[in-house]
Amino acid sequence: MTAPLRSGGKRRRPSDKEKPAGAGRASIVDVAHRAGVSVATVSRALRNMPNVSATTRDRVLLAAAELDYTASPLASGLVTGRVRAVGVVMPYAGRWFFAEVLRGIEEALRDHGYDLVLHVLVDNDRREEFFDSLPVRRRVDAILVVALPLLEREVDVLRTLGVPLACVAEPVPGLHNEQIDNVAAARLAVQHVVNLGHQRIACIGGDMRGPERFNVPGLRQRGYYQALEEAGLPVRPGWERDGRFTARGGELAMTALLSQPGGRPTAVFCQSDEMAFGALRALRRSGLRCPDDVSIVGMDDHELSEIFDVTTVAQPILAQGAAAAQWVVARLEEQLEPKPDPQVSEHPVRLVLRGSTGPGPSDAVPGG
Amino acid sequence: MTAPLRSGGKRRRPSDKEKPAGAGRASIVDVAHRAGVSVATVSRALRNMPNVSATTRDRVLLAAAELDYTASPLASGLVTGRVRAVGVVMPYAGRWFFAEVLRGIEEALRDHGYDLVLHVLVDNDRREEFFDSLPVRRRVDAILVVALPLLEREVDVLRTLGVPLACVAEPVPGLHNEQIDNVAAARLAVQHVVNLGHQRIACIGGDMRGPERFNVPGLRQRGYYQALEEAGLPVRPGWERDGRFTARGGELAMTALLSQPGGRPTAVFCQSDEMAFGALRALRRSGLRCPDDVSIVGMDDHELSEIFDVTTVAQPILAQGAAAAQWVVARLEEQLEPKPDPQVSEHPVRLVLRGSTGPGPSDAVPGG
DNA sequence: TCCAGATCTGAAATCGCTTTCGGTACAGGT
DNA sequence: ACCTGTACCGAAAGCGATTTCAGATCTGGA
Repeated sequence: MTAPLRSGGKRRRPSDKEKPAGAGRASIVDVAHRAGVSVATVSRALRNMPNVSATTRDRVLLAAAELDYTASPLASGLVTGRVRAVGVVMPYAGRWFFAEVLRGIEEALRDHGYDLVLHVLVDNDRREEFFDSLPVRRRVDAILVVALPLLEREVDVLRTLGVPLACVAEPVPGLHNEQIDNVAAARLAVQHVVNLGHQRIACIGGDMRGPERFNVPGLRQRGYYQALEEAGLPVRPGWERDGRFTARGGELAMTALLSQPGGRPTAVFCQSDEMAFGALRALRRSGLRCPDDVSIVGMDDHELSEIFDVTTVAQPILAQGAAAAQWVVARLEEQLEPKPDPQVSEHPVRLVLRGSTGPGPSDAVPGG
Repeated sequence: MTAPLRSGGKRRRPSDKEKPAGAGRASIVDVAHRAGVSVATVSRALRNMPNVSATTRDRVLLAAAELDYTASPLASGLVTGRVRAVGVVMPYAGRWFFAEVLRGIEEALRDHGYDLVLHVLVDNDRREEFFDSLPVRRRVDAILVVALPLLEREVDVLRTLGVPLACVAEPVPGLHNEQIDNVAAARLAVQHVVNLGHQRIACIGGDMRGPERFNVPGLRQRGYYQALEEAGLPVRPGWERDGRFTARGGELAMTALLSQPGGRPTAVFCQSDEMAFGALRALRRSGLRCPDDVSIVGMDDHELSEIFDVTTVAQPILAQGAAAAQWVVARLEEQLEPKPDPQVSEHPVRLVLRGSTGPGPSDAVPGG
């Protein structure tokens, strides 16, 4: 019956006073001892608090440096209630977009001395587990929700933590939000091909029925509708396909689009560049050429979009992540908790013209 | 003179005993109180330690559940010296490969209840800062170094932390290592085009002079040499290009290769699929076709390689990350510190045949 | 019946820090 | 000379857990 006690055995200092053996082992009393002051003074001096004379401060700083001392974040966190870490919650981690947001967040947090602890809610099990057991409890000072549309119930759970919350790239009602205007961005993309003279414009989007219920696909779809309407073009059933926001899905969707009975579109708006890559491939497989036969416009400006020459609408991904991080940090540094800030801040997008879009069929331009 | 004291004002419980106001606010004494036992017993019961009667344990569990209690990781970390978190250090975060490794690590850690705190050492400044101030000190129980060849000096610094260390995808002498046999993998890729009858085989690799001094490019280059040598083929100067492991770099390298004076290669080994994508594009721009005019073989099996139909050598990226995580967790759960384990564990690779490679020029096969 | 041993349990020490509160020491004003 | 501030510093009380050590209770054997 091996009892599951993971004692580990405490290892106390062998002698009474010792030099910083393992480096990082020195505690505040060691520093106090060496500087000949009390621990209270050390604490004050090291944090640049007032009521410490310059000479004392210097002595403390010196002693701390000699001992290679750093305050244990656990100990100080225990008393202050702050841990200098923020949690990041996202549904995927391997995908380009998420990795990019993560990078923006990490840099911003690091700049302010905060740690980033990552939580990936890959599937529904993990998601439930996360909100049930709340592993972030007491481990982070704030939470950033990336591209994850939370249920009201889940938001409530997070709220009980009493820490600043912000979200990125997927609006969560009630939370501070860094995002783009997805409707306008999509409209911009579609308007572009409209302006090129296209009239038969399809759309490859994403799934909106899954348990995650992402909002972005719906928003971009709305932008697509708006652009068509503005141009007086019909929305043809069968010209909207689910590409699941993956390259493979885009390929399948495009293939389906091409073998459509009522004739194929001359332009396709893909709600993400990855899907545009797939679409491109489907085109090539069918012996069609881009943009001569079919134009393709994507969204997001994927790192490979330049290489594959796809016209797209770029959004500042790093900046959104960084902005969200900065927002929560600001909330933390000051003590304003909810503060009726602009709850949602929108970042600019821009059309990036590349080779995957070209003029529409000339016969379709009546008033040439 | 607004003093910089960020007091924050301690908020003590208004009444003496109260219900769990903010959820997660309950402490161990609250639970002890409710269960009518001592805190020591609560601690033991909650951690499934022996010497707690079944009835007592149940009472404690019930009380804890009612109070929605979770032990503060800070407090327990303070006394046990463990924080149930591991640090991950990597040079990039946005790139596919790194994101993928990260995902593998995150899942494995989460399975064992460990947090993952991310450190991205984007540039040399950050890198120095990291090793100088060691922000991971006392904040993690172990460290995973991903694709970052550490200097001996840096390894020494990490060693002072006294925590398990492991690395992934870039060998660091002395550390436990999860990786592939890069030489063999590269050789496999090159052998493939050799077997197809190619004799003029170029290589697009990576920079080995930068401050990072990655080993992987050198290893893959060696595999390239070995395969050529085996086949009795010459290594032609000018047929090795630096593609910086980016698509754009691959494109430039390929362009340079094509405008080579001594005639162009009939096959190109790209040390990463991203570079292969770039090479593909350069080919298309030059009006050449793949694989009819030039075959391209990549490495890593990028998520988009299937879409772009590039033949490649796949490596299990998630598995490497997960294995490294599991290794340190095992080290943590037992109390074996250094343990002369197999210091380096190699993961299998496999050739993935796709459309970017085809038979070499028939006139080059003498003994048809 | 009494005592050794096994089983539970609780009081208290401890981890490393922050923060309150009170106590010097020295300045300047009367 | 005395009093009042101000500036600085230290002792000690937490923060919320773990762990030791000793005490209490419950067995069963002599």
